[in-house]
Amino acid sequence: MKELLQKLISEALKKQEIIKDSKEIIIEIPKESSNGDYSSNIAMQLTKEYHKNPREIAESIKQNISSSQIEKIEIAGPGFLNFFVKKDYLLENINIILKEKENYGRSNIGENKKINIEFVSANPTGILHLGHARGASYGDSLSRILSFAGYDVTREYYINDAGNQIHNLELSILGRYEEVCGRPSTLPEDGYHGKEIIEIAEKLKKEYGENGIDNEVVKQKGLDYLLGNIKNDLDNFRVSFDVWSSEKSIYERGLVEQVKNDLIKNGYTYESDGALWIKTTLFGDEKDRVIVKADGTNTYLLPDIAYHKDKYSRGYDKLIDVFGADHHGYMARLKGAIAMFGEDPEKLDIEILQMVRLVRGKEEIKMSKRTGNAVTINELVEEVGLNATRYFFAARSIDTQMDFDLELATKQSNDNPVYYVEYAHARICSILCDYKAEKEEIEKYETITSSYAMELLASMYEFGNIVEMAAKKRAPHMIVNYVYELATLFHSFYAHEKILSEDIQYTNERIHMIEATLIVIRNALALIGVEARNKM
RNA sequence: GUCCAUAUAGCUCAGUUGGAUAGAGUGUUUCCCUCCGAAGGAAAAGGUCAUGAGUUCGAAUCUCAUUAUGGACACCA
Repeated sequence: MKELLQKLISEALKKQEIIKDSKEIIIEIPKESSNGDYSSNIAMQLTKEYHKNPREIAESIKQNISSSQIEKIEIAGPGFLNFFVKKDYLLENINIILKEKENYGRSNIGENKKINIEFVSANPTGILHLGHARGASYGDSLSRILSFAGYDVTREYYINDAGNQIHNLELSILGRYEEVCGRPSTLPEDGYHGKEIIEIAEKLKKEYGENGIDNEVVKQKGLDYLLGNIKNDLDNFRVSFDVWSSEKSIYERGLVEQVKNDLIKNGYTYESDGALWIKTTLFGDEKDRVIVKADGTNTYLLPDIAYHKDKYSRGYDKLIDVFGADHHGYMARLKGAIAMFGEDPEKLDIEILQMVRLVRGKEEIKMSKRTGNAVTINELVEEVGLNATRYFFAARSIDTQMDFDLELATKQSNDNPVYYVEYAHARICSILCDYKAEKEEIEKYETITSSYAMELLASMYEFGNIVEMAAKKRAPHMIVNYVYELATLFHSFYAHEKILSEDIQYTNERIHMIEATLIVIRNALALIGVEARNKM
């Protein structure tokens, strides 16, 4: 419908020798229904260029538009063109939804472009906690949305299984192992103190006895155990990955050495104080960075550059990294390094997630892995419920820092918005269960006319646009807002209009309509990893 | 000090290519179960869109300054 109006306006303008690409004409849906079904501010925008009164321009556009689908056009306010359109297309859309089912709302704005999205990528040195849950939720929802919008999405997890922190993990496990075996602990001060480390130590004791274990074995067993945990937790959170990239394998394939040599060869490095530095200031970073420390070991940055070079070489049209807010300073140096190996840093988008604070009532719970008291993703789901947790994270724009109050989320679970949406879903399921008669095909809907029904149908019609917008803006919370509003419109419709009645045609049409509503609710919720219940 | 993000109703938040009277939920105050699930519906009240200037037909939205909050500024990751 929007496209049609754009075309009509564009043609009307052409008659006045104003050439405007129809895509540039903004058509929006007014908040007030008295302002029409669609409106355009094109006349006001043209005043700048053509120095005419906007109402005059609007009037001449109006005179030059005629279409069987348009009931009337009004000129309002400073020069808005308000279109009142025939509602048939909304009713026809019911059958389209019923036909397309779980594909309703799909779009091809992605044009099958290859897009890689890397998220979570938590170090395998502990258990996934709250902050990871937000990242997992965002990355997964975004992947689903982009995929639904027609992109060819690859979900990737980068495992930091080499370097300093893994050495630290090894020492931590050994420290706990000594404890478990009844000897004095050698757990380092800055080691990992989570209780999962003790579990690993106990497993090792069972498997290898008390007389010491080879360090390499300790490291590998620890990694396997922790990574297994992470995969399992993500799986339970309805989050999956296509590619698991390993830092260790980046080393093993020689990519790190290669990148280092290339950087040196191309003059992007220098030595100072015994360390090797990279000139990221050339590309706008605030200072140069160390890539090889004075003790000869690499910083995290070097293998990460190699990893990103590898990702670039795999031929994606777009790369997305999802970072926590605490990593934002990392952007400039990473992008600088990408420019150094001759790739376009603009191809990489970095989405920054603001922090989540966990509180229980008034007491803040620190999320540090080292204290061992972090609330894990599992505990969160156990307390709040999977659907509510996913919904809660997806509901908030990633730009806002949130307090996740466990007390509130659990105690007031009845007031949680996810229940409101699920309730709409369950109501429809319940009616469809009660409806015993055969469903008859409908060619033309005749009994559905109320404004409650029309508003609901208009919202259902909008779904595809919402998906496109959410994909473009990388904003899953737009889906949440949408589905909530859809639920509101359904509840309102439900309260005002009986669905099951003696009148066969009347009932049949409404059964089709609510079944279509059910599909849209499900499709929207699927995009944020929520599966609505059929019964409350 | 520098960089990033945020500041909207008592509280939690939407408001996304600048548009018409700034919206939900929650809380407060009222109605509505003879009826497909009241975990619902209808309504009232609640606003200096942090502050100040600028840009223009028009600003919560864009620009600049100021203030406040969170985060980052390692030869950690």
